[in-house]
Amino acid sequence: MSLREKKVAKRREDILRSASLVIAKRGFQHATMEDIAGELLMTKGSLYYYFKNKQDLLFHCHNLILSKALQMMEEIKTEDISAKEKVEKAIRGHVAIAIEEKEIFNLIIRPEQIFSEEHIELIIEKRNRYTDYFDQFIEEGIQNGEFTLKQKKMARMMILGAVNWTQVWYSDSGEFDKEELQNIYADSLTRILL
Amino acid sequence: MSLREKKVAKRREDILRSASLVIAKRGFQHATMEDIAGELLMTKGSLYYYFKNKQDLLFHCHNLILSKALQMMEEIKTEDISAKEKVEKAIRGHVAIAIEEKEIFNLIIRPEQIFSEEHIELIIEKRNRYTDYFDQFIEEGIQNGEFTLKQKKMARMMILGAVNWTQVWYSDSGEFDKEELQNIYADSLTRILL
Amino acid sequence: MSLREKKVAKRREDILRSASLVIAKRGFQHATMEDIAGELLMTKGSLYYYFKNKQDLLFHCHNLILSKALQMMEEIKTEDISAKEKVEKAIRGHVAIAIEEKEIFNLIIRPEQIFSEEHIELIIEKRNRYTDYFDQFIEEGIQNGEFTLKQKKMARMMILGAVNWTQVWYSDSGEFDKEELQNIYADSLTRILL
Amino acid sequence: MSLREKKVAKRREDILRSASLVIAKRGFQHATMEDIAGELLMTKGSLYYYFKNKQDLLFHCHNLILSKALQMMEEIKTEDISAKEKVEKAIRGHVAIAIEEKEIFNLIIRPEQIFSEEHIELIIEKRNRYTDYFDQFIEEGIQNGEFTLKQKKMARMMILGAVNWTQVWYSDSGEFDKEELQNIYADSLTRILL
DNA sequence: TATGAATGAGTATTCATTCAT
DNA sequence: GATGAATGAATACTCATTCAT
Repeated sequence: MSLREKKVAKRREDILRSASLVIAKRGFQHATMEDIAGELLMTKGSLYYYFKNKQDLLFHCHNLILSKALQMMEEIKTEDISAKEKVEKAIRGHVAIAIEEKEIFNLIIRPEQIFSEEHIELIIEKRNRYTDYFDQFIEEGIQNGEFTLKQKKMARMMILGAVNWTQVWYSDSGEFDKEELQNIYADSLTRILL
Repeated sequence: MSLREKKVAKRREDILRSASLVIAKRGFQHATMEDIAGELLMTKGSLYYYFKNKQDLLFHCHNLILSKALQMMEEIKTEDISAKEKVEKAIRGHVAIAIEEKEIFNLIIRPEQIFSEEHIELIIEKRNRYTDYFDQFIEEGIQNGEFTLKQKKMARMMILGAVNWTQVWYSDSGEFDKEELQNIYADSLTRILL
Repeated sequence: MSLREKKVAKRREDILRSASLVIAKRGFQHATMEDIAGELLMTKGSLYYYFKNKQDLLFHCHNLILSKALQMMEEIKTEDISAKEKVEKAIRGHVAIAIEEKEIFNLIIRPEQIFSEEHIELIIEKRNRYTDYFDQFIEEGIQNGEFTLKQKKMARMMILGAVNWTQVWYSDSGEFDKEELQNIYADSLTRILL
Repeated sequence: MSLREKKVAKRREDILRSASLVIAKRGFQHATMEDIAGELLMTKGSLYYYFKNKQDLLFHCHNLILSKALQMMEEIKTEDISAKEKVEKAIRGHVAIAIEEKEIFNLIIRPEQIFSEEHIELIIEKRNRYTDYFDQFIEEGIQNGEFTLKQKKMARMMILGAVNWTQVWYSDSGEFDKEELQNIYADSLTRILL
């Protein structure tokens, strides 16, 4: 990557970060390109140098976080720990992302309403890869007798649903901090699997 | 209520039902008043005879379902059954509403981004009353030794989060029907409380 | 006129009075048919039984006052008093109408912006008849040596302009009452003619 | 002011001028943003780049002329001439504005029906400053014996009313030109003060 | 006569997007 | 690379008017 390309890549990331912030505050539909540009002391027009359009901008916000989440799962997978520990780690990681990237995370809920087909496919594909990891960990636990549940897919959905919900109500200033949350969730939700 | 008033009330409900459908498909911001009217073979203008504006229309969609949910909880509360059974019943009821009223239910997630202050207060109040019932059932179970968990509030949030998530992925044509879902959820999620 | 016709005529007058009030408060464009009906505890639709449309309603408000004004001038004309006294009487009368019928009077200022051609002709014609009386009184005064001014038409315009302006600022609760105003105007404005 | 700022200021003035024309022809309520833009071969949307909304646009039309009028009065005040001459000059100036800026002037009549509170205050304040100058000139004439009238405030109102009325009937093609009007008004209306 | 309900034409406003400079 | 300016499609909302009952 040339120096120029690096600079552009850096600028794109700045924009994504700014966009995430604004979108989080106002919601995707309400966040105007002007708002997003304003946060960075840029002007509307300039955004179009870095991103094709608003949807494209959003897609890259989205993609950023999905990649991060996937990477986490890949790492967990290779670790030499029990299935239960893997699930717990995955839950902890998911909680962390849900809280730390609250803004963008929230977009992931209903991508269908926002993205065009060309984008949606890629998102769905990555999303599926992500949940597949979860399913693998659970399957592994069932195989070696750690877990006894019947409804694997449902269990995974309950677990992810419970965690996803966090970003609806979580606030930094609230009564729980991230670590507490991670502990409680990891502990409570794995019970569903036993 | 006079005959006329009944007729109006009926018409308003029809509109709410139609609006729910369209909003569910397109999302609140994308659903135009014309779309909603079109579904009922009405014209835009007529909607304004029944509702002050788009937000007011949405608010009443919202309110309809909240009232229904609250009523359910009130009934459960008075029944002479164990705390665990109450929680299970509440979960089943919540699942039913999440599925049957999928469209509107989904709006409840982030009312703050949509409603004006005058509306938001009422919604929050009702919402709190609803979750309070849940907390009461859990508390009851702790008092009489049925449950042993420490984090009451968190547990309730995990349970509701898991169920709320259903409407994100559930479809009538999918592999699970409502009864199965209710059974699995009631069974799995109460484990968190034990 | 049959009893029925009398009743209708009465109702029409009621409506005109109510309309005047509302129009005065909100301005013609802002006053809705609903506002006007509301003032009379009627409904929108009923107004259309008495008047063809909003403009027609306005036209009759307008006409009412013009007729009243014309009648006044006709009476003054036949009186056996000096030209100066006639002008003074006309000014007093004009002041009275401007104040008492403040609401509708104000519409007379720019009828062209509001009325359709069929109405405008009749209004202009009546209006001209009204100002002609004024001109006649002034002419009479010039003929018999009471007045000495050159610009007859301009003088009349200044006088009427000054009086017409009253309704822009006059309020019942203000520092002047009607009689004072009539005295001051009659006294001051005739000086223009001497 | 930078070149860019000058350009913008110029464009804003162009728009105000165009808006005045259209508003004069159609009246404020009937003049659509599209009409106004059309006159300048712009599109609706572009107007919003320069002015916040329709009312804001109107306010600036209004303000432009008020500032002009005030400036005139300030200059007259400092001149070393008799009070009568000052009043005459003020009348001539007011006539000139009423005729030359006929379109906008006409809006000043009833600002209350059009402007929001934030704007109305500023307008009323400027308007009062304007009439205060008039009152000062009259007071000055009374102090030094040039004038003998009792009702100062009323006199000022009659004078301004008479002149304001001009724009209701005046047209460039009519029988009087501006100079004649100024002469006749200045001459006739000061008689009220003597 | 009166009215409840429906209609639809009209309008201000927003905002993503474009493009010349 | 950046931006100021312009655009136009989209959309919520208003209100005079109609008409069946």
